Amino acid sequence: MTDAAPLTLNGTPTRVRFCPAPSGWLHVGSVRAALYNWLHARHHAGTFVFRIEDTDASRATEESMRSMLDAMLWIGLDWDEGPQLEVDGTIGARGDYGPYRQSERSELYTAVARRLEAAGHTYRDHRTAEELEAWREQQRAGGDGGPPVVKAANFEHTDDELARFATEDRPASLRLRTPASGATVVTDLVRGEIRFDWASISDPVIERSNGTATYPLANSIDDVAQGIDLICRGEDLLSVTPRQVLIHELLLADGLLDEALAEVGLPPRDPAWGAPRRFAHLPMVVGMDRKKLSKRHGSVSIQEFRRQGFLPATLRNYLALLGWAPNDGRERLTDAEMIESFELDSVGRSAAAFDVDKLTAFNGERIRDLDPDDLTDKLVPFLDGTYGDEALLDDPATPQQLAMLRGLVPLIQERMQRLDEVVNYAGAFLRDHVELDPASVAKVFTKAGSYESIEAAQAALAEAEWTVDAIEAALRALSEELGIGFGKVAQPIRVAVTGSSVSPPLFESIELMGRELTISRLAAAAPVAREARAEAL
RNA sequence: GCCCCCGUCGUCUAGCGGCCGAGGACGCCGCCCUCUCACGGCGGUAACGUGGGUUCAAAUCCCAUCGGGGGUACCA
Repeated sequence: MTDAAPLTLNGTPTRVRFCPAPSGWLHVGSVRAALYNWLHARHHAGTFVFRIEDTDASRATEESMRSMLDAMLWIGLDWDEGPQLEVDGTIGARGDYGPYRQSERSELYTAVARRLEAAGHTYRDHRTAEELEAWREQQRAGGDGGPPVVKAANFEHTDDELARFATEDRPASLRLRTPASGATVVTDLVRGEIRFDWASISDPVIERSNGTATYPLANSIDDVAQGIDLICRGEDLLSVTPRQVLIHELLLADGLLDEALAEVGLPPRDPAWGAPRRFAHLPMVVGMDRKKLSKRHGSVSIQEFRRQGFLPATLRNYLALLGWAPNDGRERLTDAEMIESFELDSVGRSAAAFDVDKLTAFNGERIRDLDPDDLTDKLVPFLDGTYGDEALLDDPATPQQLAMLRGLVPLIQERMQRLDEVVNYAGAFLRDHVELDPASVAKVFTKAGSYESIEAAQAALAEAEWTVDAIEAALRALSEELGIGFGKVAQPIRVAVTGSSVSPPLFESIELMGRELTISRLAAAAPVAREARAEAL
């Protein structure tokens, strides 16, 4: 820790949270927000809370919950409080201020809503969706030209209307009264002070007509109840901030939230906690076309990147750099280095484009840094059918297969950028037969000396000592013998043996494959080369 | 329409009044290495949106303008 203040102003360690809706997959933009929260918590020795915002219970299946947890575990952002995958496969929780799924806290939201209502901070809105839409249409187009701002002054029903709706048994949502005038200033760590005029902010619905809490209510309640002191989230939530700080204040006034907590039997707040006093709104993550990052741009969920063979450490490093840079300008950072130098107030303000090419380059570097045995282990799921469609390995892999893979890794490690590329190389080593790539055949076998090289190699390798050096010596001798450059003899042999004009280093590949396989492939390719050459003439 | 945010190479960024004839990284282009492809090494390409101020001095401060984005939901 450098100049990090380990404690917040009131003396308690910082508490931050990541609270996605459980759609099933994690968007890279969300992961970056999670990462920044995590880095902040770890840098300041605070607490990182993971909360699931499944207010809309219909979308929150057990399946999607599991997928979220799995993704968070994989990306490596460990949380101190939140849901937890138990050993028996069920979903439990850890932490003293749970539950950490909003679907399990609905009683609290109701208790708070009743208190806000009793205190006169709310009013009922009996309008139907159609009526609301019609009203907005009229406001937008309207002759009076006013913006569609919902305020108690122009929206609260008269007593007569209320009485009539009551007899009609018409459902109603609950709206929060926001100030009619004046302004509120939000202090944002990345943007500085931002001023909002209440006159242009609508009274939000905090409880739907079916009685469930909406995001502004549930999110605000949980942040205060769980002692979140810094709210770090996407810029898309910036405009919602004023009404949330208003709710925070209301919750703390007269112990309103504390009473509600006690009433429904949820854990009490730590008395030292206040309202979230700091905000950090992160710039959007966009595609290279500057539009909001979506499926049109390719992969957007962290799970997809996993299947494509990106390393979690690469994602953490790359995502950290999407909007932030350490003072010394380094880019390849370990977790410890990021935690050491990360500061939210040095996060940039403009939207960042997600550049897969750079991510891929970073990934290649990290793959090269891996211990070969470690890399071997990481490659297995890309070969046994776990991720890809075709399986080159049995599941589980045989010792012979693993030995072959282990031997292959040093040959391919420095030419991979993604783990899934292993399938491009491994086929020639793990399969009995190799398909000769037609393009390679057309390009290489048609050249002078191709079948001569292959046939000569067959003879030479039949007797060569089986070491890389001896194989190299035997093949280089062919070049002299045939009177052509070594490149001209190596390429046909490469195609014959690996099936492609692009492969790992030839001598090492041959050595790894073994004499039997090598000779049989040379034998099989020789007539193909003869034919290709004949046709070319 | 209204509210809010943003604006340095194609992209991520460094820069916080002179050290900037703007630095790094990815990409791209050359060259070297070389049995292919890579790795690696070396070199190059490329940016302060525009217009006004303030100042001896502006990428850095102010204003305007243009451009981009977010919000404007009984979604989160």
